[in-house]
Amino acid sequence: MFKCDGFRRRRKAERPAEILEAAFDAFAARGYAATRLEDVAARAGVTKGTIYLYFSTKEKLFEEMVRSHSAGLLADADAILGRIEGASANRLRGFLRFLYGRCVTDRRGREILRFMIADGKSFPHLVAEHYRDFVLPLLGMVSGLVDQGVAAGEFRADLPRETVRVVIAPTLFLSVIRLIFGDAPPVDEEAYVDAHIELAMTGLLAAPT
Amino acid sequence: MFKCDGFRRRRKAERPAEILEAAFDAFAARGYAATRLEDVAARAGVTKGTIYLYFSTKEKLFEEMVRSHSAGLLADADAILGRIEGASANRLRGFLRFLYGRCVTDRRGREILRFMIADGKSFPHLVAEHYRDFVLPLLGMVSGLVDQGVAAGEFRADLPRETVRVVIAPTLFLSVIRLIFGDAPPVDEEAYVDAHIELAMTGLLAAPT
DNA sequence: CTTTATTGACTTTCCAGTCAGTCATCAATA
DNA sequence: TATTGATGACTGACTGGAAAGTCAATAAAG
Repeated sequence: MFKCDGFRRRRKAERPAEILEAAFDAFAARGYAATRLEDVAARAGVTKGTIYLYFSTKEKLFEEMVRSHSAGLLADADAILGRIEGASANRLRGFLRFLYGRCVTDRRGREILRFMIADGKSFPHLVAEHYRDFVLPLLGMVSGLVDQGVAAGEFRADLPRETVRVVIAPTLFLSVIRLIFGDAPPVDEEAYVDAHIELAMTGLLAAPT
Repeated sequence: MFKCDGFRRRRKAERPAEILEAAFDAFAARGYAATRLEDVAARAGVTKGTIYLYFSTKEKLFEEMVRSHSAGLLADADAILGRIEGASANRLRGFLRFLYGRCVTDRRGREILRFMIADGKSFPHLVAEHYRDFVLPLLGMVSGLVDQGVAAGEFRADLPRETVRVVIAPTLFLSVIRLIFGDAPPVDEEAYVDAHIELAMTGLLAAPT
């Protein structure tokens, strides 16, 4: 009655994830339209037919791939946020560094952004999901931090609307730079991150009275 | 001996520009790989064969299109810069607003960015050109402004390296938002621009002594 | 022997690139 | 002014190859 794990049965359980991983690499390397399913298959160590056992079309494969790879980008952001101690300025600093590590430097986060920019028009539902599940929660977290700082009198009380987006914008800049120039971007990334945090803090902090 | 300008002769002179314009629209709408040359031809009001009278391959057409559309993005930036009067803070403000108008809000500038992100890997030479002819000069101009402000004692003297990139990063953010969400982005753009300039200035200005 | 995950040859569709032919224009001639 | 022939911009049917999607056959596990 109980099925023992044989080789093929085990593969069957692992195949979808293997294919999704291969699909990520392939689509990231050449873009949706230019990627052949045979490329994906070869990367996954199977043949094209196998892909169609698990995914009905190229489009569905792409959608599933984006979903599986964008899930978890913000997974433990809340936890991280809870773990950073101290004043609001310090917590915001820590969270920006988390963002750089998780969503900018990490290849996965960057390539998701490329998919949104390059192929979002063909997958509007994916864009809407990404906005709902990633962008909005992220904005919420940073807004919370900033509001907290304002309430504590630590940040300026007269911050203009949309300040939060301006604060995180430079993280996206670095993502884009890496997308365009690859892993040897014409930017000193460490200095850039420092400059960003420094400038954001100076702009946010209340003038000493 | 002298050839008079007939209808077809006049078209011949205008064809390349017409085709490049159609190519911009087509490639911007669907991306390089997914665009058919017949789409381009239809948009230009000709047939596919005509395109090959002026451009040898799809790749060459794409390259020429990007070149012709990125030229002029910074054309009169120097002039603008010279025309903005006043203190460094005011000049920088003005230049940032120029950037938003010319390179972010303007569809042409945005789509060039999309080409770089989506298809730059297939056209590395184009990326290098764009960096040399657009990014570097732009950085130079802003660096000049900031240095001037520092020299005048108007801006902080201890600005970290890479500050200039951080200062213009939010403009790129807005470009990307428009690329992903189209012409109805989930951002109050006016408020965003104001917040950007406000925050950048607060971060740059020397503390009143 | 049965079940089923996997294969790879096959079909179909699509598109970059070609080229022999068309037709508008012009210039020469009547 | 009308005719004719040369020029060359433009066309669209065609070719070859590539890639999405299918399915009967295979072979591994039980």
